[in-house]
Amino acid sequence: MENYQMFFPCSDGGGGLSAYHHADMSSGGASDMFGNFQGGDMEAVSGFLGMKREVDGATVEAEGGGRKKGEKKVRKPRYAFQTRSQVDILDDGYRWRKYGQKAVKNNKFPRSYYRCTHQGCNVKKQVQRLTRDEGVVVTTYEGMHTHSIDKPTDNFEQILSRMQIYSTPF
DNA sequence: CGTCTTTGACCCGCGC
DNA sequence: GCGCGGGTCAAAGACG
Repeated sequence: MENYQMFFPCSDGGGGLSAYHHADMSSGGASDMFGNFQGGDMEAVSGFLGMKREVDGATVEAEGGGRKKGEKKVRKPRYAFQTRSQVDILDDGYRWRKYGQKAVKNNKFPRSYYRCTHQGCNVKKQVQRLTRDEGVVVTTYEGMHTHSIDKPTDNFEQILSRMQIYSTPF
């Protein structure tokens, strides 16, 4: 019910999407990947706080091959953006299935892992809430959708949100 | 009855 | 080699 508006750059090709380039999420590290933006500009809380793009080798594995032994570690592009919302579930129109939830070290809130329930569409997303700002939710998209939105009816909110995306100069 | 959440276990890379 | 931390699987339950 909150005026949560969803933004997702994966229209197709992710054309005009400039963001930070951050690539460090290893274990034992600082693990403060999100705190990174925080220190930068955590004041612009309106919808978009920051984005992160991580591109290292876009390889789309389109089957549930699973991780055997010689599975190459493909680094799919990731898009992370923070949203000011009360609820974690930012329904962007796609159907997600939650497949995991783990607690992060620096945050007291757990991180949720979602996956697009579409055959051949291995888009993943993870939602995390910041400890410092409970109202800030970080949504990290991984991969791009290869299908249309599964939502049967488009609410006005969605349409308006999209319009805002393309009309807001920011 | 089908779909999605929940939850613990498992896996894997990496640092020590 | 072991422990840690993060990511995923899969069985069972919840929910419509």
